[in-house]
Amino acid sequence: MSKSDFAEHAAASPADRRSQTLRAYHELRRRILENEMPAGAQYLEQTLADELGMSRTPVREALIRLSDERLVEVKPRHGARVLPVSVSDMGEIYELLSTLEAIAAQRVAERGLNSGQLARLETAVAGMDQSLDRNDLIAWSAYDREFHNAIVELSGNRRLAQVVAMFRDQAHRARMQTLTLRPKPTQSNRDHAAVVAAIRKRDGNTAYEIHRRHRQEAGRMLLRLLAGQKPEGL
Amino acid sequence: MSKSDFAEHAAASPADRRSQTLRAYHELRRRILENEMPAGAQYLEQTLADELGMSRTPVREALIRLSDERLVEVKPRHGARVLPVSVSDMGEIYELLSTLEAIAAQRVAERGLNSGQLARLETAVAGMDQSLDRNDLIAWSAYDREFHNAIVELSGNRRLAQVVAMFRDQAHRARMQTLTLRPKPTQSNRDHAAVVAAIRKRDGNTAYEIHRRHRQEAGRMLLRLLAGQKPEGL
DNA sequence: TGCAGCGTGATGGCATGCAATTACGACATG
DNA sequence: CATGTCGTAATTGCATGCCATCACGCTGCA
Repeated sequence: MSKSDFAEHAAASPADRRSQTLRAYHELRRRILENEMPAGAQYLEQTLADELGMSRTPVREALIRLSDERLVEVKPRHGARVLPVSVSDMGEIYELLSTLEAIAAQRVAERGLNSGQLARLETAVAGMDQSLDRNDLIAWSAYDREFHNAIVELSGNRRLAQVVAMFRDQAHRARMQTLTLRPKPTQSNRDHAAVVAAIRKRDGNTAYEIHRRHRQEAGRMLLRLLAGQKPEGL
Repeated sequence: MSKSDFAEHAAASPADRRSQTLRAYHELRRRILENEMPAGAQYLEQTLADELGMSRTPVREALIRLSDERLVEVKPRHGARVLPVSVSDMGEIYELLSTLEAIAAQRVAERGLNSGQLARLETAVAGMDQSLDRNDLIAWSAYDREFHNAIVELSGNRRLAQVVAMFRDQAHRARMQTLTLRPKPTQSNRDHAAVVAAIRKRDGNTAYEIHRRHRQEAGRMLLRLLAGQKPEGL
């Protein structure tokens, strides 16, 4: 798994078939998540348009979506400002993620998975184990992301997958900042394996409980790290 | 409480100070929720712009937001189509609402409310009781809406309030369609009172459980009614 | 009658134009 | 030096213009 694939199918092939608005949206989102556009920074519409090689119109349309997703804030005469994620923001986000993903895990367990779907989860779990052995936290976090994403996608509730993805994006930058500060996520790996086991056994309640606790723990850890060290991006 | 106040502060005063984009957004949203623009109907950008007395640009910007909220779907050569809400959509939505609102109720109970905040909940509960005595289901549903809205707003988690509001809007039309078909919501009123009582006692778990069951029941009822009678908007 | 190919008009994506608003600095005054 | 006022330039909100694309109907042929 590559370092990050927010580009998704966003790569700008010579003649990109997609609309300019979508290119702007994906590219700006990628830059924000990868911290090429850091929290707090402000950009005028015209500047972004020039950089992306398009006019202001598609940039404006992309910014509307990004601000609905709370990644930027559009201040009329100051340009679009990349929103920082405060400690209290992370509290809100993890409170929601821990419940929403747990529901997803429960549903997945109750519905049952076919072998291909199970394999998807197990590939992610295996990837995390190997990455951890190699001490490659970047790779580990990519697999972690894939695991959590797979759970909500396999839940079959498209709205659930959508809102979880949105909150996960909002939390992404803070997660990356604390990646090297936290202790080795060995407990995480154990949790994931336990969730997969519960899914195999079609034990919805166990899947729910483990996943929920897992996310709550991760959230608490993150809040502690953030509170301890971060100058709280203005 | 008026029949419905999706207009919120949307009323078009002679010289509306807000941007055209916001006016378009609020007005279109209102028309969709109140079924002035029925599910399945399609509208060209230019038509909407003419009707709203503005150019296509702010209409387009409003449509982006409305489509992110799943109220419309923009099909390139066919205009913006008001999305119908299928039975399976309602299943997705209620699965999420029942969890998210229950979490909100739990948090509210755990944090505790001051007297003004409690009064807000009790006003809504009292309004529902009175509306039910008068057999005024429209008023009842407005108070119901206010009660549920108050719970999530008082939870203090702004993201939670935001996504719940979005899903509630998505479900709104189907709810209104079944309003007259369902049995008198006396159990609902009892549930609400019980949630408030749990909040008073700062009993988070009880608030969670009652609210969750309450929403699940409402969802099941709705799905039954919709499955039984609705020609499933195309 | 059914279907395929073609032409035309409608439509939306995007660029550009324009004017109102406002941030900001210069300057004056206490 | 602090504070207030004014003028100007930058920026945005929105309107408009333009062109490629596509839907749809018409015609012709099987």
